[in-house]
This record gives sequence, structure tokens and C-alpha cells, in this order.
Amino acid sequence: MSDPFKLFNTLGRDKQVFEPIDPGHVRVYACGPTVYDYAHIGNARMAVVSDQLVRVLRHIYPKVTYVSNITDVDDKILNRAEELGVEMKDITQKYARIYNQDMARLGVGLPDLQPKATEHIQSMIEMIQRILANKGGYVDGGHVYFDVRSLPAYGGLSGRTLDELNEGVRIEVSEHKRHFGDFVLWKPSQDHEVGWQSPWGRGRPGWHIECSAMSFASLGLPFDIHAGGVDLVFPHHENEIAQACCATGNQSLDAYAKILGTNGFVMHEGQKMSKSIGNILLVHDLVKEHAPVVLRLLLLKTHYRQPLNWTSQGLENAKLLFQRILDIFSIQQPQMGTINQDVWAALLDDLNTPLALVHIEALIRKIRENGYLSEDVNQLYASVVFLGLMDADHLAVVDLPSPGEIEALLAKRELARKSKNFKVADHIRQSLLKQGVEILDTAGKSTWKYRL
RNA sequence: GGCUGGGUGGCAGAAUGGUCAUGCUGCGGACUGCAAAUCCGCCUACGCCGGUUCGAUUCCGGCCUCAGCCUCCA
Repeated sequence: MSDPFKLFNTLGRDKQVFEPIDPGHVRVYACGPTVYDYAHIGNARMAVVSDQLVRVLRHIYPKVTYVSNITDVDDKILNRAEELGVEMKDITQKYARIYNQDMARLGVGLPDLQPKATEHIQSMIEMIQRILANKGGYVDGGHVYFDVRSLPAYGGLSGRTLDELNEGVRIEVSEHKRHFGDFVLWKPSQDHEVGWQSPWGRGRPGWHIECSAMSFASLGLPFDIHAGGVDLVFPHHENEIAQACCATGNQSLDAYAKILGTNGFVMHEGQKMSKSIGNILLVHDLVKEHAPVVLRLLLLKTHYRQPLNWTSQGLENAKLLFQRILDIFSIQQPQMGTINQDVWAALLDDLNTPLALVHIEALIRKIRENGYLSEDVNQLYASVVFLGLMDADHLAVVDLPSPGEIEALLAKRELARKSKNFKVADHIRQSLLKQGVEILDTAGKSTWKYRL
């Protein structure tokens, strides 16, 4: 029997035992990226966390459906397209493809469904119609707004009241809105802008409606877990919930998703990542200099709800840890075993990956002390694979010399050593090290291994 | 101004009302042509002030401070 899986619910803010709505089919949705540029490490954090969550769920439940959308209609994309003088589609298709490629390198499995906003306009229109029928919105000059005052529980996720919202207002409120907290469900498009026909004229959807409509269309409401970054809690998730509550006629905030999982921000060397500072870390660039597995490892080294400080030292530490794992496998070839119990227990406790990694480290120590028992090594292997850290693809590091080349140099060095020509021997060691190969001198003969 | 969530040793980062987190780094040692790996030993913590308690890093209150959100954002 497995221990219960506990998860922190941002809705209500407490850690609770996860009980699926239907144990025969667990349903998860994560807010995916707006595809108008390369994915940054923050996008990757959400993807890796969700991926790890889904791995755990799949290990417990027979069927899990994981949906994560691609936002491919949005003003940022429109602006970018206009700047470049291309179609919106040209941009979104390119970056959606790159996003999936980058995430795959981080060991993130493709979602079971990856709906695109532009392919679900009809679902959105239908949901807006339901909201209007339930008196949760109003139409004004081609705009459709959600009426936040129609939902008494509005603000319950982020913990703010409509009055508090009022105090925070720093932007000019559109004259169409009846309450500054109201948000747009549908907005008119200019002739040159992308648009779709709707009961309210030619236009395009507001940002929040797509997730409500696509999760409804692909998973049904309510579903089990909705994941996303902290910055989305307000207003995005708050508004998604409000729309779903209104459309389904259920005023309870958990009528959308039972659990809202929220991952923390990524900082870069202690600073906020932002375009103005110019310190945005793109996965696309990071994988050029680091083994992708190390990036995933670093993302898992911080608990998903904590802010993650991305530093070069952290990267170095993650690399060392992975190297130690590799060292064990180079001494004792692993076979698939079962996941280490402590690692598993840590994951069951609100996806505590840093604690799981501590247990991995303890297991490494145990393996060394006990003389590389295959049972332990297999356990380590299974655990590492479960964390998405080991997979043939992740071990690939570009431009490494082939075993043949290495053996030839090693033989040459062996001759040099025999004749005590250590200068030559050391030179060979140094040059190979620069190419990512480390020589290990042992009593019998010298061996080598790839070094990250 | 309002709302969230944090503040643990040089760094990263967990748990916990009372004997060890752990890893990396640093220092000392074993081993070693060199370089590693490995092993042994050592040093640094719990933002501040009160309270509850026999005892608090852990619970409560206040304060300071950091970050995020309130405008697009993972």
C-alpha cells in the first residue's frame, strides 16, 4: 500500500491528502506558454514541476490525462507579428515547436493534449454565452466583460476583496467597464487584426477565457489539479475560476479545479529575471553550455513552491551531484530496479524533490560504503530515472571524442608513463580533460570516463 | 497603499517543540609520479524583539527585511 499523496492547495492554502474526483482517471491542467519567443527558465520550471507531478500521479493511478495549452493568440504576439511584418501563425508555430523541443531536452514529456487557443474559439464563444445567460457578464460595444460582482466568492483564491482591488488600481479603467475589476471575455478586432466572427461581432477572446474553455472542453469540470506559476494566481487563475463557476452555475470556487498548484518564481543570481535588466535565461541558450539533465536537476533541487535562485554555483553543484551518480554507474552497470522508498516518500509529501534528492545522496553514500551492491545501484537508477534525470538523450554531450580516439591516446600515454616521460603523460591528460574526458589511473591500467 | 509567500551555517537546501539534516566549499589527515575517486576528522545556522513552555529554529504576537502580485508575464 502506498502512503497518501499530499499536495498543497493554493485554494485554501493548506497541504491536503489528494483524493481524485475519479480514482480511475486523474485529470490535470497546466497553463502553458504564450508562444512569441524562446522559452525561459521560468517556463521550464513550470513544465518540469508539472511533468514531475504527472510522473508521480501516473505511478499511483491507472489513468492520468495531462493537458497543457499553447496560447497562440494574444496582443503580444500580434505586436510581434506586426513588427516583423509576418502572420501571427508564423510566429506561434515556430515558437511552439521550439518550446516542445526545449522541454523535451529537459525530460519533460509532451502533454496528452496540447490545445491551441486558436483552435478552440468556438468553445470560448460557447462559454461566454453561458456566462451571459447566467448573468455573469455584459456586452458593451463589441466588448464582453465579466461582471466580478456577480460572483460573491470572487477574490477567494488570491485573498483579496473587491474593495482591496480598488485601492490597488494603478491603471486607467476602460470606460466600458462597470467595475474596474471586471475583465474582458471578448474584444473587437480592427480590420487588420486577427479576428473571428462571434455573436458580438468580429473579435478575439480575452486572455483568461481560453484556459477555462479548453480545460472544460478537454477534461470536463471540475477536474483535479490546475497548475501554474505564482504570477498567474491573480488575475489569471482567479478569473479562470470565476468564469467556470459562472458558466457552470456553481458558485463554489472549487467548481473549476479541486486543487490549484502554484510554483514559485525563478530569480537569476538573486535578481528578478526581467527584460529591463536583460537577465532572462533562455533554455535555448542554457542547453548550449550545460547538459540538459543538469538544468532539470537544478530545477528539482528547490521545492516547487519556493522561489528558485538560479546561480552559476548552483549549476556547478548540480553538475557535481550528477557526476557522482554517473560515477557509480560507471563502476556498477545498473539495471532497472524499484524506486528508493525514502525518495518516493519525499515525493508523496507535496512533491518534495529537494528532500528526494537528499535521499538520493544518502543512497549514493550507502552504495559506496556497502561496496556497490547491485540492488542499491538498481534502486538508484530507478529513482534517477523516475526524476527524469536519466534517459539516453540526456547523457548526450556534443563534440566528445570517440572511444576509439580516446583508447589510442591512452595507449600512447601508457608508453610514455612506462618510460617515465610524465611530461607527455600529463599533456595527454590535460588535453583529453579539455575535451570532456577524464583519465583515471589505477593500479592495473588507466581507464577513462566522460566528464560533464 | 492593499494582497500573497519567504527570511536556516561560506553557498545550495530540508526536516523538526528537547541527541546528526544532507550536499558542495573551506581546513587537517590517509592514499597518490601527476590527476581523480574514495575514506577519516574539523569549522561555521536557524532575521529582530517579546510571549507560551521545564525547554523553541520549530507554536503565538509585534517588528525589520526580501520577493511576487495588484498592468503583459511561468
